[in-house]
Amino acid sequence: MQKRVIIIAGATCSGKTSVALSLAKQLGTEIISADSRQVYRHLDIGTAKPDKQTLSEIRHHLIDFLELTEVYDASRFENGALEIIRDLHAQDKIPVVAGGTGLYLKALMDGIFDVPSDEEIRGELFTILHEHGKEYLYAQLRSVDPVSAGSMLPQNWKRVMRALEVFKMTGKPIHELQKGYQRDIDLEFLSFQLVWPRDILYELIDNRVDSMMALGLEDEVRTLAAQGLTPEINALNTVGYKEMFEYISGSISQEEAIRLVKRNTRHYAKRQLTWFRKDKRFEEVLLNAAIDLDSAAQKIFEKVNKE
RNA sequence: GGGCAGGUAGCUCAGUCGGUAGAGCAAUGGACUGAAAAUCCAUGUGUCGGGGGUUCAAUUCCCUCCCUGCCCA
Repeated sequence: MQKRVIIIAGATCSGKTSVALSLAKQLGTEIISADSRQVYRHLDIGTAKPDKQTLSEIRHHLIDFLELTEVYDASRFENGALEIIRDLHAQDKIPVVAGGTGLYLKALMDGIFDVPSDEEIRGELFTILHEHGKEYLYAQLRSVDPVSAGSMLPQNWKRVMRALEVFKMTGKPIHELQKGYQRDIDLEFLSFQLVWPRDILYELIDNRVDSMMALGLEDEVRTLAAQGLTPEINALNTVGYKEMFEYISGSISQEEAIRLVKRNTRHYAKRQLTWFRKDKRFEEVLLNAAIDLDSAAQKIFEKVNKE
């Protein structure tokens, strides 16, 4: 029999943390976070990491365990999560995965072909990008892997770069590896996404940004800046941080920074919605002002029990 | 009360020497298998403040009214 894993997805601010918490309490289990930024230590307020109280009530995994300079990716997430899932299943617990990083959840559900990124090759590609530009990089990909190149645009240099990297390492086009990859796994995923009316979600976002400021986001970022860290490192190329860095360096006002954090968070939420909407495996749990998160959690609990 | 400057997309504004209009931002839709809170793509019909006049034709010119801002009383 397949072992079950519950996934709670949704846009930022949709209440995943709280739903996952009450679900985990009812099920007597633990939570695995699927969030590419909450993995880092020192990013607390700006990533809306669950507070100490919450973390002490229910054990959370894959959260708050990396230094900012460490590199993390979808594959590491997949392997880390699978390990914890095995562990929890061994204790007869149904793992609850909660998070908004679509790619990580996809890696967990479908697996991801095993071609790690290579620092040296990536460095070379960066040099090409800086010296010759995106078009040149794209032309290189087109000459070795026209099919993959056809599915991307020169402007999207990150995707072009990865496709080239994969080709250089394996001699195979990335689209073939994708198509050919299949992972045998004995898990059944029960996936849900929390969906709010758009205007309410945006209000929740505005309110959360205001409360982040009240909680001391500025100090959190100042502490990082004082250590010489900048949004150059990926962990800090993050909504809520990059804008505050600009404010701290004096290039924009605090008011403007707050405005931009709110706007960029909305943009981010929108991208998440696009991602999860497309993946029909995520059952929609509709929310509105009249439905509290506990009853949403209850609904999910009942569905899980029925199956 | 008088003078001046304005009233054009959700916002800030441009423009039409008369042929029903376009930028930025916002917003919306989308792509995305090892950086993904990243990276990238697409989408602009709106009584051109109301009414009247001139004209084949008015958002554009004229009159009038309303509204906003500034200045003078």
